[in-house]
This record gives sequence, C-alpha cells and structure tokens, in this order.
Amino acid sequence: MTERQLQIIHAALQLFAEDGVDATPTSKIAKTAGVSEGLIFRHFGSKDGLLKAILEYGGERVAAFYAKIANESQPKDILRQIIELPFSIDESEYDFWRLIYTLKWQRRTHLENITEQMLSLSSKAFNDLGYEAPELEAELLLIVLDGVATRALLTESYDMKTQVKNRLLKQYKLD
Amino acid sequence: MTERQLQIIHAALQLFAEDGVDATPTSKIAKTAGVSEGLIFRHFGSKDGLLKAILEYGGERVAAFYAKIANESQPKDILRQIIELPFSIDESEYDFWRLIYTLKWQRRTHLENITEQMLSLSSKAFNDLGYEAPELEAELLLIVLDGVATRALLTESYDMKTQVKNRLLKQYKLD
DNA sequence: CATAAAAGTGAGTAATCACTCACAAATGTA
DNA sequence: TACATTTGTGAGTGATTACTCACTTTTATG
Repeated sequence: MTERQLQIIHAALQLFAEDGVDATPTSKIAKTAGVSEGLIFRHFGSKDGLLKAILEYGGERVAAFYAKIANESQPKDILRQIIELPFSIDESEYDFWRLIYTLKWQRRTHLENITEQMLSLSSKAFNDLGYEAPELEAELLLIVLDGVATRALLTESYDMKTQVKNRLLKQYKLD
Repeated sequence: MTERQLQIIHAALQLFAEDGVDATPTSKIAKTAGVSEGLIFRHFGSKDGLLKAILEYGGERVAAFYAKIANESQPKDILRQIIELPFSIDESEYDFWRLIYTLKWQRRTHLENITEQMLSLSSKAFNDLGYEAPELEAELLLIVLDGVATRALLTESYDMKTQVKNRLLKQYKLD
C-alpha cells in the first residue's frame, strides 16, 4: 500500500462515512485526497474496488482484535474483552465503523462472519460459566454491545461510556 | 393523501429501504409505482420532498405509539410497553424502520426526539421503581431495544425474539 | 546515462440523474 | 352543456456521474 493509495483511502473513507457511498462522487474523493480523479481508477479499478480496498484494509485490524480475544483461556477474560470492545474503539477508527454500520443496512458488507465468531465465542464462555441459556445470553450481549457502539458512533462526546461499561461488567459479575 | 400518492410513497419506501435513497432513481420509483416520472414531482415537488412525505406519513404512526405508552400510569406498565415496542413492529412496517435506521447514519432523520422522549419516560419509570441510577438504566434499556430492533430488521425469520423479550422482562422483574 | 515500467494527469465520453414543461385526460362545478 | 381546475403524461434538458485514454512525469533497473 503506497502513500498515494493511503491518501485516497483515507479521503474516501471519511467521505463515505459522512455522506454515504452513493452520495460521494469520485471527483470529490480525488479533490479531498489531492490527486487526480484518474489515479483512483488506475489504483483501484472502480469506485466499488476502492470500497472493497477500504473494507479489506480495515478488516485486517478487526481480525487482529478477534484473534487476541480468542487467545484468552479463561471464560471471564473472554467476556471482559468482548465487553471492552465497543469502548476501546479509537476515535481514528470511527469513520471506518460508521461506514461498516451504514453498509449493514444495504446488505453489502462482508463482516457478518465476525459477529458470528463473537457469538460462538461468548456463547462458549457463558456455557463454561454455567449460564442456563448461554446462546441467548450471548445473543443479548452482542445486541447490547452493538447498541453501545451505535450510540457512541452517533453521539458526539458520549460521556456515559464508563458508566455503561461498569454496569455491564457488574451485571455479568466480572468486576 | 390520494390513491396515486400512496402508490408512489409505497414504491419509494420499498426501494429506499432496499437500496438506499441515493441509489434509487426517481425513474425506478415511477416504474415500480406504475406512474409517470413527472407525477412524482407534481405531487412531491422533489425527490427530497417525497422522502419528507414518507417520514411524516410514518412519523404519525410513531407518535400515536408514544402517546399510548405515555398514557400508562404505572411505571411497570410503562416499562413493559416500551420493552414490547421492538417486538410488536408489524412486518408491513419493516421497510419504514429500515429506512429510519439507514438515515440515522447520514444524520438526516428527524426522529431523535422520539428517542429522547422514550428516554425520559423510562428514566422516570425506573426512578419510580426505586432504581439507583434510573438514567443509566433507561439509557441501557433503549440501547438494548435499539439492538433488538436492528437484529430483527436485518435477520430474516429472527426466531429468538420471544426468548429475548422474556429474558428482558425477567431482568427488569416485569413478568 | 539509457530505457522501460510505473505513477500520475486532465480533457473527454456515454450514460444517467433530478427535474421541467407543453400538452392531454379526467374531474369537478355551474 | 361549457368551462375551470386538477391530475397525469412523456419527451426533453442541463448537470453530474463513473470511467477511459492519450499523454507526461517520476521512479526503478541495467
């Protein structure tokens, strides 16, 4: 990934997240990135190719996060890490996640598998901890975390973060 | 609202929810609705005017729901009704809600006030029930319900609905 | 240095977009 | 019936879109 390609990816990511993919013309991406419009197509082939490159670029980081959690051996540690997830998103990653969440509603993202993996991971953890309905608990936990992430991504200066996190850790007896 | 206007609104709503507003050309709306493209502009002025009409049309039904809940006097009944909310959405309303949730990410919806109202309503209910941190509980409840709605709207034949609902009613001691 | 490959440009293109408008048909209203 | 208003049409318009291509500049390699 060259310097110029990253310039384009960052500009596109920002605009895609702000206005949506369809409402963002490639001319505007080029202008924001400070390159000619033709260069976008030389490097990424098409607008859709650029979108895919963005998703892959971000997907790698997501996979790394997952691997780290899956490495934990204690079920309590796994749950703690999973709960921490939406609270530990760096602000520099907000645009990426905003894009992911937007695409979810047009059914063209390729990150459902991560949700699936998180689901089975926490389901197993709940089971190990002796929960009666581990799958239901896992389902509910991920729903909550999805909601928290949504709230954090859409609310500027979301200051209830810490309280919400502590309340969740308390609910699952992880504090 | 005439017959023809409703035809247009329904066609547009379906396409907006499926593909997104920006990816839906007015020509396709006209074709789906079985009317000429010009008629859309005669009735709604612009594509954005059509979108606003759709949101108003749906907003009335949402307001009615809210009024019904606000009418309850017992805090437990209020919470029960609020929890019921995402589970009682009729499938014929799915497109509307998919559109609302999509627009949320482009920050051009006008339904945040409803969330605000729900927040203060359940906050008051939690307070009446003697919860230690009623605002935090309200915040978390709405986050969960938002997540449930998201899951239900995006998952075809979402069969964990009843279990999730019962688990929530149990958690808040409403069963 | 020479030369080939890669990176970068910007004017151009066909297609598509939201929207207009002159007109026709349908629906009042007396 | 006569006439005005509303409803509906579809061809047309200028603007914008994603994308191409002939060309220039930069970089890599011997």
